[in-house]
Amino acid sequence: MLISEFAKATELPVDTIRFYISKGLLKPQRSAKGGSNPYQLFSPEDVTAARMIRLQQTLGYSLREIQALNDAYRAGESSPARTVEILQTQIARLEERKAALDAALSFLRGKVNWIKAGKPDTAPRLEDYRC
Amino acid sequence: MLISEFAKATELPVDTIRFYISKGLLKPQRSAKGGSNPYQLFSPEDVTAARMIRLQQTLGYSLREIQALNDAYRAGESSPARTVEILQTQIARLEERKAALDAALSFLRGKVNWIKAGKPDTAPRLEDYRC
DNA sequence: CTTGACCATGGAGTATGGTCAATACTTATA
DNA sequence: TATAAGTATTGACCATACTCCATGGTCAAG
Repeated sequence: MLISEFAKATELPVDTIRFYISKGLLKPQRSAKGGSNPYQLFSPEDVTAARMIRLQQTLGYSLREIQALNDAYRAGESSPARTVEILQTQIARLEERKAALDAALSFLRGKVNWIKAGKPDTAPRLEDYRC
Repeated sequence: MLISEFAKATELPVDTIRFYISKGLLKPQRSAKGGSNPYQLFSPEDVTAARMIRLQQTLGYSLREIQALNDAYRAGESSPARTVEILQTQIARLEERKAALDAALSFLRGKVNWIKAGKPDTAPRLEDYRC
């Protein structure tokens, strides 16, 4: 399929697809057509690859990491043990972020309670926010 | 104090301080000294303001939001009820992020279990990662 | 009064993940 | 065959949060 059809299949903007190609995340074939600048031909596997990229993004990987991960995978540098290792590294990263988020949340909740209970008719001052 | 002392007091790089000033997040006074380009003079309140900014960043606010928040605060557009409202909005935002993080984490953990239990001697394929 | 340390400004560069626009070529349709 | 629609490439631009650099002015010590 051509890029516009691929865009519909993946629900990605054409510009984003071209951006991914420029970054080496997608590597469609080139058709014989198109003279100079031959057209890019996308396969169903490319659709799968694009969905994989979006999934990996939701899993917290950067495009750079996704490229490295998928290139290594395509090169056959992959095994169940290695995959588990990679996944657990990411689990640890996300848990760190979650802990930071939890700390922020408990701070914010503490402030809400402090304001509600403390001095309800005094505007809180900057100083009240100190850690 | 001058900017280098302020940098030590806040543990912020001088460049970052200048960046914050350029964005209107810090508004130090100008000394009479310095001819054209008078020197910037920082007060203890500026140190507090800088710490406040860093705290707000850890609470998930962008610099743009911090500026709006603090400008409104300085303008006296602040009340306990409004502050609670703002804090609760941020709590809701962070909870959304946390939910996304939790979804990613359970996906990753599920994959780890799937690989460990499933077909231990088969390299996982791209297709196995689909949602 | 010179030298070095410190200060200010403006603009460029970095990283991330796109988004848009200009130009030029090709293909399909009428 | 002319015209519209689709395609490729290049490079600019957006937002976020810095970081670095070149230039030039200023201040304090010797």
